[in-house]
Amino acid sequence: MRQGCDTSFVLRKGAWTAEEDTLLKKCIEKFGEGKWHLVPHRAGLSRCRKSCRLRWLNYLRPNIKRGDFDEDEVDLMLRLHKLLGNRWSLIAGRIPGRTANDVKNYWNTHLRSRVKQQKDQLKAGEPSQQTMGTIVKPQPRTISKNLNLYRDIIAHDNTNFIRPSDDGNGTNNTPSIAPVLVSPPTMFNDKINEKQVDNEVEWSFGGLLEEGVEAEDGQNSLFDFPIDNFMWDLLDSSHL
DNA sequence: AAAACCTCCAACCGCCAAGCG
DNA sequence: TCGCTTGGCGGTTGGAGGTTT
Repeated sequence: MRQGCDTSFVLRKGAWTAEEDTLLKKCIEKFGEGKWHLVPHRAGLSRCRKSCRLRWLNYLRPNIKRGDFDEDEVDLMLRLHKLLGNRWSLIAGRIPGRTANDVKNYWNTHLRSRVKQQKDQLKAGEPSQQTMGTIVKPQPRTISKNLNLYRDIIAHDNTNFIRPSDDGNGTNNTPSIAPVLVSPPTMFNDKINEKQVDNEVEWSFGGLLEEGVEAEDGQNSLFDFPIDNFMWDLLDSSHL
């Protein structure tokens, strides 16, 4: 079985040149993403499929946000990591414009030591700010599919985020926070039980606890996650 | 000025799961 | 059911650039 890159002929490794980037970009623009095994041949590149895919996903793809993470992004990353552990692709899927590699690198270089320090403090009996978040109790929620808030959900890879919708009169129908997470139905997309009744759709949470998935800090709680507060506030403020 | 050390991030590696014949 | 291919993921590494001595 061939698992890694095919080494039966000479493949280029290391840093990508501008010329290679151009070739890859043109290829993806022409044929679309996917079928990565065909990409090196189509693009005329001496790179393996994985290398092409990674280069596209981490660097060439449109809408990739570069530069420092801002405070909100870091905060969100910390919360998501607390919940999901090292599932970088899931975390990145919740931070628009950031790739899993970006998130992983940022975590490893900036946050890992910080979090470790906080844990040590916690063990020593000093409550850190990070652990003072409000525990959100699980509540079944019913959200109308007619809700304007969901009207403009756009797909961004695995990320669903919304942008302000326009009613045609130039009026913004959504709260003035955009792009914004609409994570309740999507964040744990395989863990959410969705029940549709007429135009209402009811989500209930459940999978994580039963399946024994633990937050990295060992707290087996899906709801120790203040971002939900924010999301529910957002939904409540949209005149349900 | 230059050597040593450190930081950061792009890229690679190996593994796993899904899909398919 | 089995074996192979492919896509995708997280962990790790190499090296460029920056900082310190």
